[in-house]
Amino acid sequence: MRQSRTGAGDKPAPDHTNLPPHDRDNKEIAELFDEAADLLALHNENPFRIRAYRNAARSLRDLDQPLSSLTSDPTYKLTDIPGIGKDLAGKITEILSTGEFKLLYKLRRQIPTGTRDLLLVPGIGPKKARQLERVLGIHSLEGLRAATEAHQLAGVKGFGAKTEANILTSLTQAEAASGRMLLDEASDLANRLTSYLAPTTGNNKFEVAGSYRRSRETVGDLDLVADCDDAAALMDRLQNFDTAATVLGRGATKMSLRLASGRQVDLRVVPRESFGAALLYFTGSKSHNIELRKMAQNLGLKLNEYGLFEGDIARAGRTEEDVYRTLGLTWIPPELREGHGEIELAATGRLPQLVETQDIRGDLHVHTDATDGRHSMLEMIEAAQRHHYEYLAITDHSQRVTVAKGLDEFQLQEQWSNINKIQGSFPDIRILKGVELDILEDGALDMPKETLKEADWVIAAIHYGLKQSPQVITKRLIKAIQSGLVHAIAHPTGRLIGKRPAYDFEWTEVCKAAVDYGCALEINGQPSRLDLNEQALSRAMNYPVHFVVSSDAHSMNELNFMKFAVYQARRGGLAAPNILNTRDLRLLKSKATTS
DNA sequence: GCCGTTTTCGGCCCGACTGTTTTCAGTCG
Repeated sequence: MRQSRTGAGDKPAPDHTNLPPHDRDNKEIAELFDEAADLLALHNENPFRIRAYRNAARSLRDLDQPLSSLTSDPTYKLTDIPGIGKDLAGKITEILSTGEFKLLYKLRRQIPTGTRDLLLVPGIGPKKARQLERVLGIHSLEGLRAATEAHQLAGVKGFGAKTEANILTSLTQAEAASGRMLLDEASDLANRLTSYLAPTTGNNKFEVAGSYRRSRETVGDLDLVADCDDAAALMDRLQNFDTAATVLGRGATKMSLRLASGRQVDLRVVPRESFGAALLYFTGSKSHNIELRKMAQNLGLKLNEYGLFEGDIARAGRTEEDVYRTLGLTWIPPELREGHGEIELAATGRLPQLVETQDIRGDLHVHTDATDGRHSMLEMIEAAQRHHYEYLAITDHSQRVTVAKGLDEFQLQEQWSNINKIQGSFPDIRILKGVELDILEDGALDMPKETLKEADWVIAAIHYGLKQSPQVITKRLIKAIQSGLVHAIAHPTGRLIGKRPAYDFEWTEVCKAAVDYGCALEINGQPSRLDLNEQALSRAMNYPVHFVVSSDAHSMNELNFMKFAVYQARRGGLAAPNILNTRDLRLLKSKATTS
């Protein structure tokens, strides 16, 4: 279970927080719109009005520029944002200029604080939440648990014994799953499920769809799509994947399972001629699907998970390619299916040729047991060879990062001299003498310049002073870049997904400096980092800046994290030429190619 | 509340499954 939104139990929340004008960022305003949508739903409002607020919230989250900066431009119209009309534009202006949102405050006064939290429980929607609030006075998750355990729910109109039991299960099991999965966990689970089900799926088509297939940064649950002659047999087998799993639902073609870990798995079985349409549908995203369906409508067709239909006649459905082609589109890679303009690009043949994992020729950010890695340099090199890399940069931490046993200049030089000695034993892979160099709080480098000049590859990063102002961080990054000794900036925003927010800086200035000095920006494949994210990539792509994709491996197995960095690059629309380590070693350093 | 080559009204994506009810509303994806 996610944490209660109020975190205050039954205590009434203040009407509003008095933030000064302009202090609300896009995400906060989007959250206010989502809250308004939830409260309107609890009021049983017009569903299309509710949807308008949700669409607007999504649009605002997708914007890559702060609303406050857009509104300061007199030529900019808020109504140019998709899903924002005259009314919602007025509400955004109200929030930005006065810090208030009168409609929302009115709604908050009408519905007890905490009732909205009930919507977090699977199986409880706006109708049931309102019913519980009105009849039993429940307006918090704690209250819901107490009433459920006291069997007060069964008997309320619309609730029975089963619903009550299901709610109790949801409350308990959802608490076990702490939020969404990071990509490595999702990937492991997807692989285990795929091989476990293989004997039953056999030669039939089977795919893990959903946000996992779109390589989102985090995955909520796994959506499986199968074409199978014997759906019941497949469901039986899935049910036995985890003996402690709970079946949340099972019909003729659809089954939902909650594993003991709290993770949910949904299976959908469709006829072979529908597999492509079903895969498309269950891959999403929701907004991508909605756009496709509207497109189908405009062509006098209907798109659902069984196919693309003209009346009762199926025009496509066996493969995704068929469906897209019949709609007049080229096939769109799942990573781009977010409703961010990819359909228009596909319609006009302008989709980027996305980078592939096999384009990557080397890893430029790995650690060894000399600092905080788990395996020796030799083991890491041998593992990199199994990835058929042409080059590998050993980039252990510099001294400032004491928790990771960072190396001083003498230790680093000793490591490099070792590399010189062993290079002869590895004729197929070039070992680059590298370092992950700390950028100190004042922008100075954590290693003498003379030492750095001997390095083949320097990747610099901020590890301390993450809470400095954007202006100070900007200066630090630019100072490091202008040293001319840094080849790339590692995990450029410092975020840890779900744990630590990104620090902000002046993108324009940093990107310009990066271009001028031939310094690349890293896309880090650690599942908790995936830094840069989609918005950051979209910003950086406005400049002819180069990127590197890295695993930041701290063990042999983590070299596999490279694929997550590639997926992230794909989500940002990057092609191989945007990425330095798709190149031959001689062309690696962007300094050499841009100057 | 948004939107428009069907443009200022009348649409708005579509279907499976559950539980409670007695033919379907609510929820979910």
